[in-house]
Amino acid sequence: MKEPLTSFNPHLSVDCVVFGFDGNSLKVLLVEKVADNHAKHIPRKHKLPGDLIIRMEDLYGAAERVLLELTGLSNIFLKQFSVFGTPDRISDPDDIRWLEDTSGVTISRVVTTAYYSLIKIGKSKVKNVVKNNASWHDVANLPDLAFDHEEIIKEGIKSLQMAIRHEPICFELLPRKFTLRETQILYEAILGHELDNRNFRKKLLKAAYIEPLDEKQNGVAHKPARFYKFNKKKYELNRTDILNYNF
Amino acid sequence: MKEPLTSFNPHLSVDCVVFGFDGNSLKVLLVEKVADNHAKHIPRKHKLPGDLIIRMEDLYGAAERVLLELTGLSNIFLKQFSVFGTPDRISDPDDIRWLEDTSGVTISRVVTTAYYSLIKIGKSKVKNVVKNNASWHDVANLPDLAFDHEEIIKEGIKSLQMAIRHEPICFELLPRKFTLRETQILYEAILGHELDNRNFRKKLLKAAYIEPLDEKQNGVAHKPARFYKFNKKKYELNRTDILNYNF
DNA sequence: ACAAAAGTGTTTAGTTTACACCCATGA
DNA sequence: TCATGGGTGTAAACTAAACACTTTTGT
Repeated sequence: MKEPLTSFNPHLSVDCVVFGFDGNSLKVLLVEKVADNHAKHIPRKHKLPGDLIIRMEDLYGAAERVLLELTGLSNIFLKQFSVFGTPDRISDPDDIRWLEDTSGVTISRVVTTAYYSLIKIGKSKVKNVVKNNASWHDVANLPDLAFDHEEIIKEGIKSLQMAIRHEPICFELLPRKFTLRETQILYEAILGHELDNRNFRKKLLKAAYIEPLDEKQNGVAHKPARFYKFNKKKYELNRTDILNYNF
Repeated sequence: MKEPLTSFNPHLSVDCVVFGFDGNSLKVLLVEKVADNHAKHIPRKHKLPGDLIIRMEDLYGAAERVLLELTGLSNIFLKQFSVFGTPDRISDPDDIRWLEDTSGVTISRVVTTAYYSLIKIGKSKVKNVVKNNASWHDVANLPDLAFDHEEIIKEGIKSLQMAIRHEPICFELLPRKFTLRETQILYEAILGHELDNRNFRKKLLKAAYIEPLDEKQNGVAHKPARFYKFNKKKYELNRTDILNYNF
């Protein structure tokens, strides 16, 4: 146990919907809720990475802590998108028992602040992820989830869909060098529908902050695609107030 | 005091940014934080309507309760837009003392879920509003505010600005019968900039759910404006997925 | 008759959509 | 030489922006 028991606030938690992109589909990072001591027969459910708040800890700071412990990464994209606080959101007795066992505090009612996080899937240090029983799951095919975490993920996806229409945040999910095709597949994965290839490229390339590199794929059995990078400074200098990526 | 003291959760609250429109500018409803017993010299600050959560109360329900007590209205538009939870957001000793006096619980740290609410200003029953020391304030000219309530209002306005670009929620702020000019002034008040009259009207009238009535203003010293109403059913039936009110 | 706000149309520029073929590479 | 995905342009439809005068009423 990382902290003295009394330091957790039993009413407040954060949960993180950690999105990743493997080149094909949108993924979310889930941890396995390991079976507790009381019963051997509890089905192993998955849950979002999250934790109760430490006394006097900032909410954003708590989300950063959860992600650092899980992935070994700091300075990653994190955005608060909702609060979930219906009194019965933690009602399954197994879930309550598990929470009380792992936190050491008595649980009456927990209001959780939900963040979504965008990470470059290649960067998450595998050893930490494995150590924490965490694994990537396709958002289109989620396992059985504890608490109200399925609802939280669904809301997180909606927020992300909204956000990528207005802000160039998709680059947080792509490698530093990416191809336009990868970007398109990412948009399609997030929005859940196909896009016209030519029109998509035209629209992206209008933005000066998406810069072509002199580098191409190699080793691919087709015409190699050019790499691009996102110039964040350029974006922030000339940002137009509201960006229109309504595909 | 409305409830036994022990029934409040000292860590959780809701605050409501109640927007109204008087035909000219966007207003927000504030209550006066009356001076407590301890000192006569505390400057009278304003605050948002809000309250600690009653044990096992739903967050949304708590916001509804606050608004019912304040305005006498139920079934009004309410939308969660953010959570404010930095540990030092309630740090002014006067604010802490006031909170402890009025709630009867010891305050260590309060995470508040913020809602914005849209109300037809004519409807709020004046007697309740007055009874609660509440009054409307122009958002462009806010008084000194307790806690982090100024920041909450600013964020609420940003959320509202976003929302009116995508959803026809401005009608929640207008009387049931409204003129197009009133709608335009409302958009201008929320967005903070002027709009082209002809283009605005054209865009609004493309929507079939904004229906002209056979009724006009009267008693005005100029050409009387036609009234319109918002047909919510029609909107919900044919809603296009994402509406584009980017003025 | 005047003041005050309502209401109206057109032109131009820009954006979105739909659509099909050639190119570069590895096997 | 074939399979694979990368990369390109244009025309038509639509949307946005800019802009000024006439109408209706009360005083």
